[in-house]
Amino acid sequence: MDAWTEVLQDTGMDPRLDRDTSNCSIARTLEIVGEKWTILILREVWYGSSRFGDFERVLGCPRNLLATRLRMLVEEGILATETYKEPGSRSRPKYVITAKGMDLVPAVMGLLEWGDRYRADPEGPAVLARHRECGAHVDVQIRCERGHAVQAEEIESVPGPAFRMRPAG
Amino acid sequence: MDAWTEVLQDTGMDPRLDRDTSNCSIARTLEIVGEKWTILILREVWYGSSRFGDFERVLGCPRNLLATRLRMLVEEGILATETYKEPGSRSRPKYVITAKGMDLVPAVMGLLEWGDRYRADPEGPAVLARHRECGAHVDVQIRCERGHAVQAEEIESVPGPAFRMRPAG
DNA sequence: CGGCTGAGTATCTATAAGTAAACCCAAACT
DNA sequence: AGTTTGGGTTTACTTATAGATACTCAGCCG
Repeated sequence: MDAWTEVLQDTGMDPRLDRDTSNCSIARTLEIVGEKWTILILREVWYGSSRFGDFERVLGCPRNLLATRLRMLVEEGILATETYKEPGSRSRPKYVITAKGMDLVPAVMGLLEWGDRYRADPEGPAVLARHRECGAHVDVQIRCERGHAVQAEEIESVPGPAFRMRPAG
Repeated sequence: MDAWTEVLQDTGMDPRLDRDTSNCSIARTLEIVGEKWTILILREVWYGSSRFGDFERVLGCPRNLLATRLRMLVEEGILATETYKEPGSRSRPKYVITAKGMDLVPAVMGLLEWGDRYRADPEGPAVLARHRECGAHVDVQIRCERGHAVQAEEIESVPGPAFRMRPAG
């Protein structure tokens, strides 16, 4: 019997199917970054864009959606606004990434690597990620606390402290 | 001068803003897993669900969307269909994950960890991931080829073999 | 034969996104 | 004073996606 099944073996419910999924961290992250354009905006921030016009030009995304997404990312603390001033122009806002935004890098690198592996052009990827200090290629890996590299098949998901069942009915 | 800038220093174009983003691996991955419900379906497959009714019950997602998503995931080779047979019932299809699907685990674990850090309930996460063999907690890390752990700030993105500029106009 | 079940389809409505264009604002420049 | 510029907002219209509900279909069972 696995860790899910032993949670509720006496009720008629199935913890896999009747658990409450509303506090799932994957779903909650997707509520923020799961809308169209959001991750692509962050990609451009990582690649060096910071201004409204930069995003519009490189993404080709509608201005109203871009404004909505940028406002949301700032409200969520993933981006922050600063000002910049070109000589001869007034101060204007720009968008910079926060530590909270940088913490999304592993997730997005996971998407990047999957696309590199399964959907790249014949020549290879359009962009390569490397370690600035040593120039070596970087990738995402799953590791356990003891430092072992872990294959996805070796991962076991178990109920955590906030695990709960769906209200019956 | 960085690797982006030296790509096209003589033209009037800016490689950051005028590059062709249509072969971006992040965007291409999102074309497949970026629609609502897709990643949540995969989550349930990892947690042990395999049948149409399982997904519907635990996700509460509309049946027509579920059917569309499952068909697409099978077409893309992320899931595969097998059959199961309950005693006294006819054979019915079930959905199992492929190696290509397992390769999405690092990306989704990245989303999970971000949600655990920034959007979890006060008690903690609803689900914990651990190494089946040793029971230790697992997480995603970025590493370079030489085995160094790499912080997101230490990553440099440079043009790859399929880098190209947008057709002018 | 008629009802039950799991796995879908079909249809309709509601919401979100895409497209295009006009408009606003403040500072700097002419 | 009038124009230009970057960074938006607003409006109007079209299309795509999401959601809710009803219906179908194939086999098993009595």
